[in-house]
Amino acid sequence: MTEPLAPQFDFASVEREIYARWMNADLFTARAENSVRTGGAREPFTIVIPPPNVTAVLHMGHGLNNTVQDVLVRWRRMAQDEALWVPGTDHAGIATQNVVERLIAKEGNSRFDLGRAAFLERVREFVTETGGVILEQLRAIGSSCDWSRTAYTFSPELSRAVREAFVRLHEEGLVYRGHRVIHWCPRCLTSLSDEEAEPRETHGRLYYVRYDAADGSDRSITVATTRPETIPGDVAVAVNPADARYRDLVGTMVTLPLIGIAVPVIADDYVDAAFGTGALKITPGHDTNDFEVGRRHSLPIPVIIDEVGTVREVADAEGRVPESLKGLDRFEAREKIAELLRDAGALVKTEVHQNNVRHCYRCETVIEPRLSDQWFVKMESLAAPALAAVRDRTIRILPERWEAVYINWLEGIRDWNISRQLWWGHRIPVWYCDACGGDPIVSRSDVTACPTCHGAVRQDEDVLDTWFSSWLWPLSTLGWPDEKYVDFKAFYPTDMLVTAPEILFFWVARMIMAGYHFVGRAPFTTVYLTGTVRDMNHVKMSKSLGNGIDPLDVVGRYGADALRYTVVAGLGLGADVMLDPTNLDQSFAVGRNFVTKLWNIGRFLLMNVGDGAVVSLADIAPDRLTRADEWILDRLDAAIREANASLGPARQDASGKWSERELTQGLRLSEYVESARRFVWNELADWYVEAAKNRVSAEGPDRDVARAVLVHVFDQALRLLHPVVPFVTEALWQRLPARASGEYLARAAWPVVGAPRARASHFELARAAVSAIRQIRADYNVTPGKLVDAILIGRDERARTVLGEEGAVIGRLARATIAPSSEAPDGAAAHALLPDGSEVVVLLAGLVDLEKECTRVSTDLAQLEKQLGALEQRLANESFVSRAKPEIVDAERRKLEEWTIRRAQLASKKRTLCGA
RNA sequence: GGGCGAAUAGCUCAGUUGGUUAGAGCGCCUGCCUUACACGCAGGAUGUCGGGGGUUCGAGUCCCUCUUCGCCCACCA
Repeated sequence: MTEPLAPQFDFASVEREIYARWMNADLFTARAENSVRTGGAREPFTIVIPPPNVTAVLHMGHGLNNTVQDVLVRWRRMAQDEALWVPGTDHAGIATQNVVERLIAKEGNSRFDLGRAAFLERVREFVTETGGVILEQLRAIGSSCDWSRTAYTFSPELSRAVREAFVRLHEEGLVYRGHRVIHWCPRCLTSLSDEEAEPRETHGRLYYVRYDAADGSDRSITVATTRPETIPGDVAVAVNPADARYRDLVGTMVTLPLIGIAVPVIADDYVDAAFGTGALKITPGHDTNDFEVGRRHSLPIPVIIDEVGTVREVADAEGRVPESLKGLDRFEAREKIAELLRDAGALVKTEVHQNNVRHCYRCETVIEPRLSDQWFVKMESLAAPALAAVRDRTIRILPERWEAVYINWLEGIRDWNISRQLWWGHRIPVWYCDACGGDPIVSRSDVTACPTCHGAVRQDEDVLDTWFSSWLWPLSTLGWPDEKYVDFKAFYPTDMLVTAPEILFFWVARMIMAGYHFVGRAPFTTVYLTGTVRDMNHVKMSKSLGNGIDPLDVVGRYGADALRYTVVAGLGLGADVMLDPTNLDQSFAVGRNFVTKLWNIGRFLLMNVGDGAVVSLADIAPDRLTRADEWILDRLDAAIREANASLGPARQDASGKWSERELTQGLRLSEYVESARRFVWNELADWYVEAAKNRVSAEGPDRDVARAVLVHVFDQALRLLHPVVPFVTEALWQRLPARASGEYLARAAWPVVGAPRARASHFELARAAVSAIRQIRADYNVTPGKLVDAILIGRDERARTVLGEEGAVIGRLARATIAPSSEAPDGAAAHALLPDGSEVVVLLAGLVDLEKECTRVSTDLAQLEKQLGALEQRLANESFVSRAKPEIVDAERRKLEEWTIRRAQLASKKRTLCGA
């Protein structure tokens, strides 16, 4: 019946087969009707996946992030929650469009060559062909998503949610059209939000340029600028009103060098007198701040750089741009104008300058501030409940330190530019009637004719920021705007959101705002921000840097379980995971070794337990359990407790708030894994299995007890480990005796702590005795396999504990006998004290080095005396005894007693060994 | 410039409200292919807890300060 297992886990074939069996058994589909929120009996536990870009391929960051989510959702599924993990992808407007634009560029075309409709068709084709690969890859790492609920931000259902959100915000006056300077990418040809325009430290030059007075006098003012090419767009020079140097110039006119146009010198608080010369040129068309200054002073807004970054007279700029600059790229123009200024004697000096320049987050092109009409969302009122939710602990952010970052950002929030001049995305649901020129029509459904004049209408050309669909993800994937939809009722709000800190503002904060604004409730109760995967030099892994690791390569070499175990075990809360892309063997040895060890424990167990029926532990009379049995059952309970403490709690109590303590605890996946690892490896395999070997091989009633305990403990251990290593644990669990077909570990119950075991601590003494004998054997280089004679000296009952039922462990090392305390043997032996004060003496005829033993004892005694002295001093201290907690004082007293006895023993032994 | 965080073994990190002789994994050294596992077993070494000062009977833990790193935000052109 039980076929022998291979010495190593054959992950390559087994993982695939097991995933298929899980799918066939439909284990990952959540039932809305089971949720207590819809009258069912189970607590819902929901995670929505951070939707990867539809064209993405799996990288290590995904591997880490999705492993974490899978651990959590498998844990809650086993804990009998109605667990739902919603998978899906993001259409990723700008990213996907860029990819397809690069493709057609190879054919010599731009999107404008194809036209909007054909281009979109092309993108759709591309997405159909290549999209969703990443979801397949997620299965390879074991992700237990509910694939029946796979979502896509650009699907008809989710697009409906997008329109609803836009129209509703517009009705509420929170969406508006703004005419201002925004971040513009001259390569992508679209506006970007503040978050999408990422500051990068840049080395440039600061140009000092002299503007002469317009009245012909010899007065002048020198400005410092990093962008001299925008001088043709200058409309003023601004100084700080408190700046005495320039006070008499304010109100006068100066001439733009090379251009000859006179502009006023104005005073504005915005100017920092300490920077440069304290005089700032004002270019409202090409700088967001200058735009604000210009608005305050009602200045004109000439535009001298076009949408692709070429210098020319675009608007309100007639006669401003010198012929020699026209048609130049903005950076060429910078060089050119510097030359012209130098020739004209207007360039006072230049100096090296380091500053932050914004770049497009998708193509790294330097942002060009651009005056244009865009749609904005007013954020202030949306931010208020999102701030409150974190402050009042309705939502917790782990690790806690990100909470301050979140609050800081929300407090200074600015309006969100949501329109993009792209084609791939949700078209803005606004229509214009050119015939009657009435108000724009904002509509949930497509508009084909003007409601006023019945004339033709045209839809706004722009699409929405891709994050405008992402911020609705927890709502839209569960059926919103249909709040009566059963999934929405059963699973909203969701529970945990697991993502990278980089998108805290892009996505997480906005989802919280959307949740409160549209349905009045938080979208989730925990935000868990994972660390970053880095190489050994702490550099973030990325494909472009070539320091990446392909998770599927790792799966192919060592299996998904090894990958998962490695990243989770190496993951402190929110800490970065360091892996070496040049040495995969070493990087993933942790996981690979553990999986093999677990497999071999199972292999031993199945071989030795055999095919016969195994009695359930519940049917074993308690008095038949040995001390070793009680000990391992006790250790199991400890492991369960530790795992629960590390992972939990899964949700808030009835108050709907996290407690102060819960803000910093829980979700410590590496600690959970370490507890489980220590149990199966250091306790179950290293000690219990060794102690049980003789029992299971000898016939007799005790054999059944040992088998029952072994099977029970291993079953529970597999449950405990299943969330992190689902494949190998399922493979082993399926082979355990008496397993009914159709049962899956993936749905088995999470372990529960049992009753305390009174004699569990007895086995600790046996462990100490064995360790002592091993140490002596190692010290004296006793050949492995050679038995030595040992005497256990101490109170008989304790010594019997050691030698009693658990003697098998010692039996492999020594022939042990018991002697009463009075019968101390002479010095021709190696001694070791046990924690309870009894002693192990190993007789090593002709081997014992008296001098060595004397030194050892002397060192031990000196050490002990030193510590004992400190302890006595502490206990003699009035302040300590009266102020310290009673249990601490008690513990110290007990220790004093123990150590005093041990000192006497050591002293006597020293006399024997060292002579007088 | 504003805000936040970190510094503990060679590396990556635990160390919960101050209280046993500061721990784990990896790495390192020694010996073992002991019939589940050499992807293993047994044994071992390694810390002035970044420097200085303070509070306390007692400080890795609390306070101040210095040094060094890191992160987030920001309109010094």
